[in-house]
Amino acid sequence: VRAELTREITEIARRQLATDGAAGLSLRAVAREMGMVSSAVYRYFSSRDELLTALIIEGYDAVGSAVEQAEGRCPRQDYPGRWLVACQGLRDWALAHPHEYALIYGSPVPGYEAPEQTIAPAGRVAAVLGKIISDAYRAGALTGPGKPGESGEPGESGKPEESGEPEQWPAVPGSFAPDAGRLREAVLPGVPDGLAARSLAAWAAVFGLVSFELFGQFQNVVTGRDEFFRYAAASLGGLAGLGGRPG
Amino acid sequence: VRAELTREITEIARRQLATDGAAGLSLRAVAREMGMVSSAVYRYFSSRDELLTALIIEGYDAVGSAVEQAEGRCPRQDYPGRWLVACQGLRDWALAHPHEYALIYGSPVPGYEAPEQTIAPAGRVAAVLGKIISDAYRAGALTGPGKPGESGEPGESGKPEESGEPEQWPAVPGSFAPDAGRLREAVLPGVPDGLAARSLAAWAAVFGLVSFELFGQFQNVVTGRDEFFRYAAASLGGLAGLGGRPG
DNA sequence: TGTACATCAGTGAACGCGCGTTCACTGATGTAC
DNA sequence: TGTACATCAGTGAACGCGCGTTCACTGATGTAC
Repeated sequence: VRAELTREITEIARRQLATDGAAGLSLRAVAREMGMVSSAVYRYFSSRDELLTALIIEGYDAVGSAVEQAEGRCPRQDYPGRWLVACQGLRDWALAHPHEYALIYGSPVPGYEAPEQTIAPAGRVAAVLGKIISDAYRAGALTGPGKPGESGEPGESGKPEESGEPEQWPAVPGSFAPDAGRLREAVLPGVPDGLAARSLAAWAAVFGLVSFELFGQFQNVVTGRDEFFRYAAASLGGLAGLGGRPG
Repeated sequence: VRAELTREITEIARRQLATDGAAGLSLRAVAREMGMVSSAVYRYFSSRDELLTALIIEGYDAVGSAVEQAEGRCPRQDYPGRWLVACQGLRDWALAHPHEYALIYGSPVPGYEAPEQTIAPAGRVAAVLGKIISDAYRAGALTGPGKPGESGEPGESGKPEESGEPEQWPAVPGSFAPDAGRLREAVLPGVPDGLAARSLAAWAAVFGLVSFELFGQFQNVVTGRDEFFRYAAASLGGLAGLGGRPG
């Protein structure tokens, strides 16, 4: 019973998010819609921030599972395809839940400090994209520089792993080495530093595409949004060596 | 006198943006800090939204001129260098003015509808980045496919201009043709459709990098932020054929 | 089976706060004759 | 030079609204003996 009511509160809060944005989320409004008196909500959430935190965690989980499901529908060996459908899963979810997307990937809510609880679910999308790249890398399926075995042990140092090839990418900065190490442990097992850096860039870049579209920067600029996103996401996959053609 | 007071009001409002965010911007608070009574502000701005609009326009102008100035300090023929310093100019401005950045490139302010006045200044950054690419293209300085003259008249149709080369990029969707036409008229004179699409993607991607950093998604992920951004921005430039090495 | 008690979800009133916007007004400045 | 008038920046009070949070409380439910 208690769990059910808690669920109902967050459900209503999520709906209000869609009309007023995160800054306008109000415990009193939620209580009103629940048919409760405002103080009763404090039985379930001890403050407005706690409710916000719950919404953020739910948001990360929702987008994470949407991306996981989309990506799961693609043959395991079609790495560019997996990248593309994962990106499309992200975009589709964002278009369907713009305010939840804004809550977790948009400007921070002023005065709200995200607690540590939100860190773990935030990693689910990154985990999916990372696994695609490291799977492809270990299968030797990446195009361009950075194939495994070509140049020493991957990822043990910051030295550029592209050394045998014509330099397609700039040299990865040495200061990225510890970050690359952490990424390898978390989401990009086995990939070398440069590829890790470009994967991270591609990851952020895909969110840039989605944010631009969602936040209105493509108004009067891009008309065929689905097709453009497909093209752009596939091109960004090329950054991480996933240079296949879409479709 | 009137102009001076108007300037002072927006100045104070801009400062308040930095502490409370766009949603918390309040005419009364501005008036308080001006030492005026709240209704007096209505002599200068007929509503809160009008003040917001002024701030948005100022923000676009500020970031636009910051990027223009940064880019102007680079030799005209060093196209990858111009791209990189333009991106760095954007990032530096964003780090120095995070709330103004969030106001114009972050989640939309709920209940606020951007009027047409804001469209023109919004294009300044895009104009700088676009000019770099089209300059480089016309000088034949782009790496990879898409050099001028290699395959027919650039940009007259949606057919893939890469046809003679090994296919590095996916085929640009035909639905992008009208968008590419508009981009050529505005910021990318002369470039073919595919390059226009990748340039647009790179543009959005760079903002993705900046937004991720600013909105906290790189916390506990990237430590050497300056160096990583340099690497990532340079790599993204590669999307548009600006494949030079940074530095 | 029946009574005493504890638990706890939800109530209702209140605190103190802030907001955007309107409106009749004061009073200084500048202009016209 | 002096008076009458218009302009308009800024005042002060008010309207009606919403917010987060606290607190003493009611009253139903379930448990222990």
